[in-house]
Amino acid sequence: MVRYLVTSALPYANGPIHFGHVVGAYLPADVYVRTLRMHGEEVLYVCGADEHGVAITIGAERENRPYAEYVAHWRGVIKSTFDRLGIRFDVWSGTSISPNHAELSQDFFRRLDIGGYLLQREEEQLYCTTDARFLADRYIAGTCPNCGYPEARGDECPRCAKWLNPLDFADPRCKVCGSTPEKRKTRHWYLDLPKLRDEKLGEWAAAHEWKPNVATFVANQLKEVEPRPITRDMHWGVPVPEDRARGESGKVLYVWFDAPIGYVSFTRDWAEAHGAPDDWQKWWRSPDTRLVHFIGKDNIPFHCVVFPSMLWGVKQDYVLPWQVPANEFYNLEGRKFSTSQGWYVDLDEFFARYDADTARFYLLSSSPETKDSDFNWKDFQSANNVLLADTIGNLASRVLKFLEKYYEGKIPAVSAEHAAEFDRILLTECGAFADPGAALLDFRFRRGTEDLASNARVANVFVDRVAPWSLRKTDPERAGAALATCCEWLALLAQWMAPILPGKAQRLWTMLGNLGEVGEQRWPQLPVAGAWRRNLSGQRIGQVDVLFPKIEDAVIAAEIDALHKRAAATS
RNA sequence: GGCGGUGUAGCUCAGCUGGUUAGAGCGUCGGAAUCAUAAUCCGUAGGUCGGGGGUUCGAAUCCCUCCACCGCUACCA
Repeated sequence: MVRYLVTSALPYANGPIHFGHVVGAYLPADVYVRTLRMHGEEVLYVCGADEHGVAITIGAERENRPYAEYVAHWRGVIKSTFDRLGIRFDVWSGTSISPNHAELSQDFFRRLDIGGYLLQREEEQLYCTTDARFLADRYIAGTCPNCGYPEARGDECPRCAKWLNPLDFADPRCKVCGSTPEKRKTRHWYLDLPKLRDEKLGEWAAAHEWKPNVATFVANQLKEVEPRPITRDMHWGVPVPEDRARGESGKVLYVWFDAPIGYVSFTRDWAEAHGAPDDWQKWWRSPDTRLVHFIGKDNIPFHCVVFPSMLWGVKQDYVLPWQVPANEFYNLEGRKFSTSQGWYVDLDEFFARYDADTARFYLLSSSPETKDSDFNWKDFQSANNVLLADTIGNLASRVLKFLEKYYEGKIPAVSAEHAAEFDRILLTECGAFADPGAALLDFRFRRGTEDLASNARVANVFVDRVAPWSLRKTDPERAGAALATCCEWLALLAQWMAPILPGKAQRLWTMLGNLGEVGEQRWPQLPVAGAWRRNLSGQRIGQVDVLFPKIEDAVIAAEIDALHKRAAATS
């Protein structure tokens, strides 16, 4: 039987995450996982922080904190954002704390080496004697040999956009301490991607059915792959295994190499925590597993080429990715999110004022599935007020308040005759409805949010058409049956809402007088006349309250104003 | 430079392998209704589907080219 192993890109423990990260790799994954579970599928959702790499050591040193403490801090901050958004992983760990991670990463290295997929090369790099470390390209400044710009970065000149080699700088400078680095020779291991491609990956990737935006990209990547360095001279990270070090010391695995292995090591952590240490194998080494990586587009090469190469190259029967839903980028009001430039949404303030479910809904409804898109405050307000409050929330209010007022808060009976009549009207004469789950399982999250609104609209049309407020005076039984039909529909709506709006779905569920968790319901089939009602008649409804409060214009205006003021203040 | 993406009604976007009068939501305007969070429902608005060329009986949908915007180019989605 098929099972789904879902991962979200490991967030780098070097700062807070913003809505761009959330909408790119985490929220859609969470919604996907919830949807799968309601469909009765077996799912494991894995994530954790990526905690190695130079950027982290520099960040920590700037703050004068031990590396471990520094990454623990950001690991916690990031996790709390996920918690507030209702993004629930089955495992959340970190590459520096996972008890399995170092050993497993070394195991990958060892097996790749033994298999002949690693190369060793000697090269010159710039070494900062003050900081006692080799410098990554981006931490070197100098005068651009191409255009003479004095503040060029080691990887690229910001003025002439020329791709640079920092060894070509006449006046290299360490961007961290300002001193002049010296050239030193060092030996490093490289992953032989061309060989891996020729033996397996090329064929696999060509045969694989990628999403359209990923397919061409992968094909091009494979054409041009080159061996890629997988070690670095530093002390923060997973050490190169001694038995393969060949006399080299002071080297760790490059962060990109160990990071994706985190998916596997965290799964092992999870298995051990559940008292079944071998369980991870079922997820990673069974052909029945569908491995789904949620990532942003910048991660496509890793997840479609590099990591699969590693997984295959160790010859341990690891599964290769089944789908890699990659999103484009998400901006804020037309500009890139940038903490340093004050162009961001403070998530603590955000969640103090707004509902997490509303955020989930809006983020998905505006998510960058086919092209870059924006978080836009006015659109956020509109999504809440128009789609959630007016269309969905008000539907619940108008129906349930009516029942409270005239039917003693009980869902009325429906005769077979009335059921047939109202099924016909609701299902064939009130507009189109769709199964949002189908869209969600197809990674079309935007579409899923649209379906939700459309489905609520169908019931609004139904209410208007049947007009129970006047019918009640002439035929209260029929009016009651119409309202009961609406309750049945609301119960469906609550289930449809559950993956995207888990909290609100649950409230609607209990408002209808249902017990238990809506998220634990079996995903409903698309309603068919005569076979879709749960038969809620006689059930006492719960307390009816406003499902989605509106957001006032002034509140949004203040947000936009604050954003611009903050940006102006930092520039 | 290389590679990729996008350009459809005021706004945000759907339109798979080409086929009757190009669609939805929001907004606008008019009307109906009054159960409801002044919510809902109905109708309306006429966009040369970025420009040009080509293939075809027929293209928003395929090909070429040009323009514009965006991204990636491999350690922060």
